[in-house]
Amino acid sequence: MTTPRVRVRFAPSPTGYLHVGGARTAIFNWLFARRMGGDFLLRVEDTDQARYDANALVELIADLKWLGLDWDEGPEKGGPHEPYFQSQRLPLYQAAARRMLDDGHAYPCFCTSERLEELREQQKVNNLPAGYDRRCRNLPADVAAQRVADGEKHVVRLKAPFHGETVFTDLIRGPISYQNRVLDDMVLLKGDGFPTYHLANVVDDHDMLITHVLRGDEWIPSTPRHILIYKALGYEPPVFCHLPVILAEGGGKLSKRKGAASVGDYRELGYLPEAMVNFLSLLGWSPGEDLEFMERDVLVEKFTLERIHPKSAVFDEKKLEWLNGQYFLRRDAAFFLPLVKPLWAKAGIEVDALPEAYLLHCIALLKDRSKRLTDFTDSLYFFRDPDSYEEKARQKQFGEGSAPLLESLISVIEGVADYSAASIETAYKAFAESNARKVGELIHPTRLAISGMPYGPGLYELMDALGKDTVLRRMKIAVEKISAGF
RNA sequence: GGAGCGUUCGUCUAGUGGUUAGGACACUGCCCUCUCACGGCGGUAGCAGGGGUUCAACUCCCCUACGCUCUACCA
Repeated sequence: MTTPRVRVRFAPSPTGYLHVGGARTAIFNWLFARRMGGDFLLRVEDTDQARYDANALVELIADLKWLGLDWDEGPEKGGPHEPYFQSQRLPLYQAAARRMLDDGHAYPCFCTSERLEELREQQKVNNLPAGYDRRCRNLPADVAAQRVADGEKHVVRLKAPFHGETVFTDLIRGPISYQNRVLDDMVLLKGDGFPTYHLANVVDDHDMLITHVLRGDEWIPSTPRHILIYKALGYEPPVFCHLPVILAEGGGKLSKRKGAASVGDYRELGYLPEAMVNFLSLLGWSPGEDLEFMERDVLVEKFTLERIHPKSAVFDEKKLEWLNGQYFLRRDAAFFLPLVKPLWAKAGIEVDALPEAYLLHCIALLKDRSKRLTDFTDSLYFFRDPDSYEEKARQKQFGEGSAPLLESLISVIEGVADYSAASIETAYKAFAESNARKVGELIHPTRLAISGMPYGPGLYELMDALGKDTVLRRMKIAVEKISAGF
């Protein structure tokens, strides 16, 4: 017997944005498929008519693409198991339900949602285990058949066994067993003819030859029910691997209210997709060596399901930020140009009117000291004169005697013949020496005058980048403002 | 209420009977330095608790506590 080709899927329900937990599930599936040389499929589980949101799918696909997760089969791509939208596969589920009905593994249930709700309430009040009481399971077959034939609205339920236990092996948790008596008769086909998640999932995973199911661990309690469906249909279940959840700082779910929760949120905060993938991979998985910065290809090479561990993890944005910064250090300016241009444009800079070489130069000076793309918009002094000076620095640098000092420095700069970072440095050092001052005493006021900020790129490089005219103009403006008391 | 899953520094993790319990982020001291960042060298800080098993438990078993999830004609 040969081992079948690995096939995994990410099967989101398009009911909202792609949150980081879902993204991590997608990443692990993708990583595993790529590592094993298998297939990664995208399947849309749109069986909930009430919660369907057409826009969610568009964004979901955009987010997956942004993360760099490509699928081998699925929406936009097609494949041998089309369609990849569950809403377009209804006949398949209905046929499966039909078969289970015919084989005596399922039965029609005519109980109304009102009755079920009441039942649940009763069970809750009396502290009884929840679950369907199986009233319709006892209906004589001919009676039930007649009611169905008469067109009475009904659902189809699975006949779960009363005794024994259902066991499955989770790849990262080992064997997990459930007493069958706690498994009630779940709904397979809803009143509107649509399948429930459980039925659709089993039918599709089987039809699409899925070998490994990697999904969130909230599905663990549903897994024995799925096993029951596999059995009823005579199918071989895939390998199950339940992924731990991702929590917010301080515990609890990640939410917009706590800052950010979706992939889109983090994109807007200025994180790179590669940093996001790297970071999320490290939540619940590690390569087993002291290695954290891993480019996509390294991740693929190192990834194994066996090294996923079951503990839920807290999303530490500080660490994401650090990792993002590591990518900033390693990418060149050209990489950032298309990413940063729109941000500068949004901040009101006419980027298209500026020479690309200048923009690249600015990026080169900034990227190593930035952690997020949004940091680039803190340094608009590259494009326009500062309209204010950072308050604390102003008090420190623009005090008594700073106006005359700046005026002297203006002369120094004017006297620099071959204007460049090196020649400015030489001139500044010479001035400092002949005036018995430390260069730092020159540098800090100059920096504040030309950038408005107390920190930034090396001063000489900054002066060089801005150009002599701009530097002199800004120095003069500073002198005026200091003299005028701001 | 029931069922299931989980528990190593604040956080992410390494660790599979014998380790000074290792790394990273964060915090912090020093160095580098024109600032900021980067980088280098240090520091603080952890096996949830209790029973076993064993010559020996972070590692194996049981119990408790705590956290999370499910308990829908939602996924």
